[in-house]
Amino acid sequence: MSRSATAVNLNNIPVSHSAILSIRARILEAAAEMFRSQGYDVSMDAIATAATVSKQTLYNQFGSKEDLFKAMVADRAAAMRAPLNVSALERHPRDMLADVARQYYSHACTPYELSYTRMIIGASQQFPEIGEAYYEAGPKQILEALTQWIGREERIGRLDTGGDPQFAAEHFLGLITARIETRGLLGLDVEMSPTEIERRSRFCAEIFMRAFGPEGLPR
Amino acid sequence: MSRSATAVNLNNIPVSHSAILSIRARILEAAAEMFRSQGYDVSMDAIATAATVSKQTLYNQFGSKEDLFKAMVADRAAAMRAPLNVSALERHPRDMLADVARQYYSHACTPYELSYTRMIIGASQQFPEIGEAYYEAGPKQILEALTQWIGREERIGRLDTGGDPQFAAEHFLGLITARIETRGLLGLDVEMSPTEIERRSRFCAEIFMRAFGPEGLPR
DNA sequence: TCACTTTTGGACTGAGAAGTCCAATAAGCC
DNA sequence: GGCTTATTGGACTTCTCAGTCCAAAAGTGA
Repeated sequence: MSRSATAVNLNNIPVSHSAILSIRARILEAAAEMFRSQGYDVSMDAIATAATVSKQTLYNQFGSKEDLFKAMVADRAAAMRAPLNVSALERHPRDMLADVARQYYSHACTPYELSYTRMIIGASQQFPEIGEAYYEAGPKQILEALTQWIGREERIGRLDTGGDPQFAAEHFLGLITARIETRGLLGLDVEMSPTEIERRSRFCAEIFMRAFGPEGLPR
Repeated sequence: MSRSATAVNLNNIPVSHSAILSIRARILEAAAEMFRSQGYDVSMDAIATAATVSKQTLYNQFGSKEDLFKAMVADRAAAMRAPLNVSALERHPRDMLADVARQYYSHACTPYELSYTRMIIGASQQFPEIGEAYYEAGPKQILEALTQWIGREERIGRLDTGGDPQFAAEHFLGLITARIETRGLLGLDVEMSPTEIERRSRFCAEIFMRAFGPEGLPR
């Protein structure tokens, strides 16, 4: 909706934080930061100030606070892609899985990412469709990428999920989040040393192989 | 703080929903429901109405909205106990674990419980100590109860976590939540058929036994 | 019965915030 | 340059809501 012709941004020249961005982009960026750090309750004045833009421009471009919020979420959703390099078929499943875990621990599990998710969860009470949109753009993408990869490995005979690769993918993701997400969402510290990350990543991969390796569990 | 002498409630006679409860109890109950279903943004007027009490009484009893909210969380926290019957030592670990999973799926994973957690997560942005208090009273209790049980089983020789029962407990809990919590918190449907609950519970228990059974993984 | 405390309802204050209006200014385009 | 459209700032309206005030009514205890 309303992706107007204003958003040109022809300049792909590397540009220092918030310089010649189009007005819409600048607003969306500032809105993301303000909503993330202060929740849906930030005032439009605060967002306007953060975007170094007048309040009227906010309304010219997005119509209302709710619309701005949704546009911001949609914008960020478009930027999220499954950070899963599924092309590396030659790697052993165990290594691939450990890598997925490592990626989770060092990206999705970051205070910044967590505070964004926390904000979305809070807002999904008020705007249920936001929760759904976020799920589709984030967690679901990762789940599906992983599911596909597992499916492929199963066809090759290197994994055996009994024909339910998504079931396997869900449990692997559950295993790596292992309550860390819950704690992070509640604002508790979730820092992990590189050693700890390595230990957990390897462990999760090993567990998964035991459960879904070629001669895994009977199901 | 401020557990005043007003909260008597000598009547343990079974009483239909919201009858002769002490005023404080009635307010706390209504506040819990309103905060849960509408978030911290509910108006004090709405809470007063829901508690069939005048707004002034709210302020007489709790001083401010923030204090009422915190009192409500503390009240609910006191009511939460680890729903883990750890006394059943004679049962096989596999059965015990499956039962923990079943309990999770049929209690913690309920739309009602999830919406309360969702609200807490949202509020923890504004009041970080609330997130912590909730964690201590809820998830941490369960984690610790499970950790203790695992520790005991390890001493008996029926489990082997390599001396880190909490690590094992965390992963088991991660395994059973398996992304269901994430979806639920975002407001998506998480209904499961009894068959599905049974399948998942058994599966998680089996995985755990493979990982931490007497001749489990090398660590 | 009498004094004391609490509740009640309803009006009221003050602050903060969404959204609007408008005249002046700047930017983009032919 | 000149036309058009967008941005600016800042005042303004309207509304919601936390918290207060107060006089009347209801409990409560001895």
